[in-house]
Amino acid sequence: MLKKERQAYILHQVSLHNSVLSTDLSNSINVSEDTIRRDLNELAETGKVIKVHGGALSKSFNSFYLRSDVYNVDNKKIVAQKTVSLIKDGMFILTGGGTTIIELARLLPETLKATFLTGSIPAAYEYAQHPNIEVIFIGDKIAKKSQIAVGGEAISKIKAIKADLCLLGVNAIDTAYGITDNDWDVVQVKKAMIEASTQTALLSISEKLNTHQRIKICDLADVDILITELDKQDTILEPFSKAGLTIF
Amino acid sequence: MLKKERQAYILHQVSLHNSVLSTDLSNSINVSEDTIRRDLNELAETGKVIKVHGGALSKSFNSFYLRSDVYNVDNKKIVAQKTVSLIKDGMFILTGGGTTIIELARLLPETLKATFLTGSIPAAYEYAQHPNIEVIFIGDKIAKKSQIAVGGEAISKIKAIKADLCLLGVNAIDTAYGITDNDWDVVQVKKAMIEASTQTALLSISEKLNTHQRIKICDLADVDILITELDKQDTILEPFSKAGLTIF
DNA sequence: AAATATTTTGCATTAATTAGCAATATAAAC
DNA sequence: GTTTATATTGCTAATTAATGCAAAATATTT
Repeated sequence: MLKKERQAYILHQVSLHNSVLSTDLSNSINVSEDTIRRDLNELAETGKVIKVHGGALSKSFNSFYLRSDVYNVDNKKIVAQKTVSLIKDGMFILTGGGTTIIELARLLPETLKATFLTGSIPAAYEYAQHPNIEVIFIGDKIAKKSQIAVGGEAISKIKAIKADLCLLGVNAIDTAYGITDNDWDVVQVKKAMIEASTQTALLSISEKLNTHQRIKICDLADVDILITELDKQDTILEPFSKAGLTIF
Repeated sequence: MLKKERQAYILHQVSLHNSVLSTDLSNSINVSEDTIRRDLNELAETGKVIKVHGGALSKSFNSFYLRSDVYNVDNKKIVAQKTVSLIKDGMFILTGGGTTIIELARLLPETLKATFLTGSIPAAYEYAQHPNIEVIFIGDKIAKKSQIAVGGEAISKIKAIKADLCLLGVNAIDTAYGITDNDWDVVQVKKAMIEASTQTALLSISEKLNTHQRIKICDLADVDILITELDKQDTILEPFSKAGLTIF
């Protein structure tokens, strides 16, 4: 096998699998690892692959490795924009925290007159920027990680509310596992919020679909609406639709 | 799995869920926690995530507030710095909002272990940045102007507290008029805070001395400590000292 | 203050890289 | 078609990187 052939093969493998191991290549084309390494170095020098310890990575790998501040902002903005249409004047809306909710808060129209109830510091801050929105903060001990109020006080306060709509950014949602999260205190609060609202809408970028975490918030049946950046018809959403969720 | 791939995966997870636990990552990709920790450290070094005990947080999540231009910051910082010395480990401290309080929050030592109770969104946010400080948010309707919770709920919550120290940024203080402010709702909250604390310290840049506004919070006799950027001996402070205030 | 959990540190093990050298193959020159 | 120069490949040994383990030190929780 000629050197060029070999390198072409390597390149092909890289683009196919996004990453290759020197040992694997060495085995599959019966040349020493040294040779592979030399090839990979050459390909790296001419910018065709990214050489790493043990093998190489596809160049396109880089684009998702080096990434800007808020992950997937664009998709989150789409989700937020869709959500805006659910909100009507005069509504009482319970919301969580999370980056998608923050995006939503920023997208709310100036003219909207509604009451937002939240235990999230960043969310409350954003809501408070709007001239016609009334903000009620549900206080208690602040959980550092998530910057939201957690604890019995917050929960009993939430239970005393009857909101028209609950908006929650989800961490993980799955048809089998339901809606899950990874912080016990936060889960308690989210549970209470869902119960305290006549309707609950989940805001989630599609990547979080079909993933799960350790602590369960509720079943899919306990919520009403799922908002993702995907088209309503997307096949990924089918199982959720079948589970009874209204898709936006 | 190559090291970079793994780190990319970690980054992905962090972005997706805002936080990750070392144990979870270790399980899901079958490497030792040591390795995960080393990865997280590397990612933290290059500023991609924030490393915390037990895992890591998304970098984007926390940065909502931009430091804007604050009037007379330097003097406010002096006031804040003086105030820090009043705060001891284990204290329960009720605080208001205001730019001086924010400066104080930023100057608090990392090692301080205390509980801060506040109804101010920006103050709560700052307190929450400190690893050893417990933050209790006193929730209610958020007053837009001042970003603090006001209303009956907040006040009755405050009344249920007995704090060691109340820290208030003052708007106007005068030997004749006492302590005054210009927002009725905020005044109610401040009143309640003073009553709920065994000691009250006022934080004020000297410009605000000998000025008054329309709504009275309390008399000088009802508070204990006055902290300004001036020297303790300054003649401007004499009347306040005579009125029974301890000067810092 | 005791009990747990997490992090740090130093060390051992394995895998991967480098560098120099010899063997072989390829290309160019005669 | 030889011969000479150049490139390529594989091998060895020395070096460096990555990972896991265990004990000690810190944090965190109860």
